[in-house]
Amino acid sequence: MIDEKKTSEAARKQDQNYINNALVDVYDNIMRFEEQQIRGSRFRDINARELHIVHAIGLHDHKTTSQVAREFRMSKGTLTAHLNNLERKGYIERHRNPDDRRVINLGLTSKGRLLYRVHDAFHRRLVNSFLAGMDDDDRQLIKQALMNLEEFLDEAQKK
Amino acid sequence: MIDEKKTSEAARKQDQNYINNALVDVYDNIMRFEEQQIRGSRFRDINARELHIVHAIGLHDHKTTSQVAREFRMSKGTLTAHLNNLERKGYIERHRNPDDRRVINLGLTSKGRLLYRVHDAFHRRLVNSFLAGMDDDDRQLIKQALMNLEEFLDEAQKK
DNA sequence: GCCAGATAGTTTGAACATCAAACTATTTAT
DNA sequence: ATAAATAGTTTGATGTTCAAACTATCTGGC
Repeated sequence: MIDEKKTSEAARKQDQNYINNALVDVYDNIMRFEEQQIRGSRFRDINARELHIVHAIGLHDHKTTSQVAREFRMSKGTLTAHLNNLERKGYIERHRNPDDRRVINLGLTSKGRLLYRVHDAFHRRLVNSFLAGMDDDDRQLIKQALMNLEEFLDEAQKK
Repeated sequence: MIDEKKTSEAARKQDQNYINNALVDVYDNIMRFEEQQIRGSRFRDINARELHIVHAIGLHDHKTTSQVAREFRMSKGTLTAHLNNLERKGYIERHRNPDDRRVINLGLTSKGRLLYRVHDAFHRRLVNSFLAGMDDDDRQLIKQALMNLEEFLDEAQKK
């Protein structure tokens, strides 16, 4: 461990503490903000969960119910309930797959696609703010940090 | 917009995309991992929500019910329910405040303090992995990015 | 000191999310 | 042709959440 930096050990700890709290708060804040944005838009009848399901269904993927349920670590029954609501509100469509009539392929209606694009634009603004004033090297560093974190979680998950 | 970098526009977009997805996944993965860790420990009867309430109550803060509820953007009634469970399971204590007998000051039992420390250690490992191989300058950059994000969310929140 | 709000926390009743298990329709393998 | 497997839905139970009513206590003006 090299110790030539002028930053004190105490300051390092403080930074780590800040980063810790910020990491934990990030998602809550993003979720809260997403929900708030959507409440003030034409998509008043959507909550954060439903928004993310619409996002997961995506524009061109024709995903199945089981695929999306797995993605959200949610039982198939629970997803069915959400899909019923989203279908009733006019955001998604179910298409019975003609090659295997057990499976349902999911798609977005035009209203659903509009919501998708609004949400997508929001996330682009979010990431832009996150990376404000940074050059390519900086971006690589951020990316590396996130990759470290993912690897840590993946490794630990495997035990 | 300066354009002297050798990194192509496409690669930049790809990085931003990665960062976007990683940011969104981070919290879910952390939560899932926390829950999994706790399930495999002596604190089997705790879920992620309760863990975070124990963390918020903290070691020495004597917070009130209302303070903690506000922190979690949760109604007082909901928090009361969680506190009942946590008290029953032996993690927290309620202390009626003698100066103002309406207020309850919350504290952790020794079991609660133990859980707090286990969780705290987990988060330190997490942040260490996140910052693996980084020097002070790198850390400052990460901190700056997270501050950017917080500011963006705060500003936007105010509308 | 005494009453009218204000405040802290609890209780209650309803709505919703969630899961596991049973169920229906369909496909695959033997 | 039938048994087993699979995709999705339904069902019943449980848990989380909120808002509103409620209880106990405190504070400010008289």
